[in-house]
Amino acid sequence: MTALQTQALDQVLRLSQLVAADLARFERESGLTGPRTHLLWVLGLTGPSTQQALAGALSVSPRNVTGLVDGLSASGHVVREPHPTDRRATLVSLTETGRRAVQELQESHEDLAARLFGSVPTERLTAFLATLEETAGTFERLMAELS
Amino acid sequence: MTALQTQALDQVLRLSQLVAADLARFERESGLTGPRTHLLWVLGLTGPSTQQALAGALSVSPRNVTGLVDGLSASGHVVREPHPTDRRATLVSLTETGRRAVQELQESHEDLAARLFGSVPTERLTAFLATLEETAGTFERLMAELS
DNA sequence: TATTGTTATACTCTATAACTATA
DNA sequence: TATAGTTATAGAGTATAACAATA
Repeated sequence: MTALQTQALDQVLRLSQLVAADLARFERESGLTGPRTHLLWVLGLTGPSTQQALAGALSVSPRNVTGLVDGLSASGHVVREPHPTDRRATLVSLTETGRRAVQELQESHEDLAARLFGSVPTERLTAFLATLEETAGTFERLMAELS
Repeated sequence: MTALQTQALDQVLRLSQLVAADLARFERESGLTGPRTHLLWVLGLTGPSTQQALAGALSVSPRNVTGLVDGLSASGHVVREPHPTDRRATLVSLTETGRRAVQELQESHEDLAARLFGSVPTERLTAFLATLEETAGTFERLMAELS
């Protein structure tokens, strides 16, 4: 007999697998890898960034970012540009191709959400969202504890 | 203005990050890697398996399983044994150490669920679960579509 | 002195293809 | 002939440490 709490978390994980599958489809179709897609996504959120900043945002070593940017640069998704004030640093920016990839991913994500929850009545969905938002405080505490 | 459906899916993803963080903590503390932990988990669910079966369950090449089992064997989490009827095959089983690792992971998962949803009233949680289970049909259809 | 990014080196995960032993 | 697992080879992601250029 599994506790209600565990059942709830398992259902949440089930949905996250769906998102992961959609992400895998995107990567397969675009020829991008997981880590490179992650970097593109972060770059879309933050705008042009130094490799140090990207290393921090991705929780990865600076050396690793060099490799990821090398690959994304070769595929035409990002460009390295000189930092305007610090000559040690480089700014990594999305190209038009990179921007399009991020936008496709965003649209695919929204499309998935619409199809998954589309048939759930608004009141039900609002209550669902409220329950999740109620856990926000606990969430923050647990995340800090796990770092 | 983001749609309610997208907000809901984003909240779900937020929780899955918590589970991922807990998994990362487990891996850090146990010295296991993600793919090796995944193999241990599957082995815990299915019992002793051939490497072919593991390759299928993990959606990974047979060659890859060879490497994962090599590592887990060296760390004492699994053992290779001769298959009782097919001399081409080997059966991979959990050792006592491996079993303990799987159990710790299971307990950590349940503990996380209890702490995350512990303060949510039962009626709220039941409604939450019902909403998620309502999407089961759509979930299956979408998963099939993405394969 | 400290920081940014790269070169050097090494390990894990991943794949395909060829090979061995067995079915 | 087909299947189970391994060896051979290759590429991506990851890390730490040493180094060059710049702050």
